[in-house]
Amino acid sequence: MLRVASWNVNSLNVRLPQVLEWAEQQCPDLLALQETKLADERFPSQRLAEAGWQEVHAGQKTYNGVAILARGEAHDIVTDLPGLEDPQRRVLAATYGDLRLVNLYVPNGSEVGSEKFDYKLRWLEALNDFLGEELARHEQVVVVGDFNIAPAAADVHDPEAWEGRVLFSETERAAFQRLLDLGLADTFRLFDQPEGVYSWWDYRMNLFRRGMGLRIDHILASPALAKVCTRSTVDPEPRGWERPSDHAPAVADFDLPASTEAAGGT
DNA sequence: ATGGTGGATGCTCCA
Repeated sequence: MLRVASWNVNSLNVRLPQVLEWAEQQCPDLLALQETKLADERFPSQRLAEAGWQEVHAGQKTYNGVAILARGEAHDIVTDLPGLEDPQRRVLAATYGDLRLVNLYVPNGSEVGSEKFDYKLRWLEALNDFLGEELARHEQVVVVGDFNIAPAAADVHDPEAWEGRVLFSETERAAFQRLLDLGLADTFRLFDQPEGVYSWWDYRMNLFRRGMGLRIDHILASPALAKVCTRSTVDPEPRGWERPSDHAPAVADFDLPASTEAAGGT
């Protein structure tokens, strides 16, 4: 079994103890992090190594930043979307054994119609092309991260209030659907799920306590992996911890052949 | 239309 997890930590500097605690509890084999908000040279490699983790990081001071923690070595690392000039560190793809992992921090988009929204759409276009190439090259592809898109009404606590707004606009949902059209499956929706499962709750107005969130963090899988996915959930627990990230981790399990497990699985 | 909160930075931006 191989467990893949994804967590927007909103500053790894602040959240490192929580990351170590949660990883010890849940034992992911691959843990993708977003919004590390750290330059590469400030990445806490030592403390992570003490806990048995190797990392790759596409770091940036103050904003963005994506990392992957693993037990084994990363190969063929990519940190940019081909064809998109972008200083923002939002992409990190790496290969572990036979498994290609793509870690994303999709732009938030600010407001529908804004300049940042246009950037989000252009970014998603470039992502679509990139993932098409990745899927052509690799059989086992997992695409994880903070997509900043709630795919469907079931992923939004109040879909009527959110309709047309950033994170849940028609345009963004269509862009998300185009990713699925490449052949990727939203692993969460491969299973019966309870209602009201979300991965992000605004810090303001006690929205977590009131159960008012959105499911915008996803684990997508190529056909070969979707076939062997045995579980996909969001763990809301760390969102209730003291001084939490505004996101909860998404987790998926895959029944994989031994060749991949040799690369760091359990 | 604004505010509510949190993180990093430094008298503000981003989410």
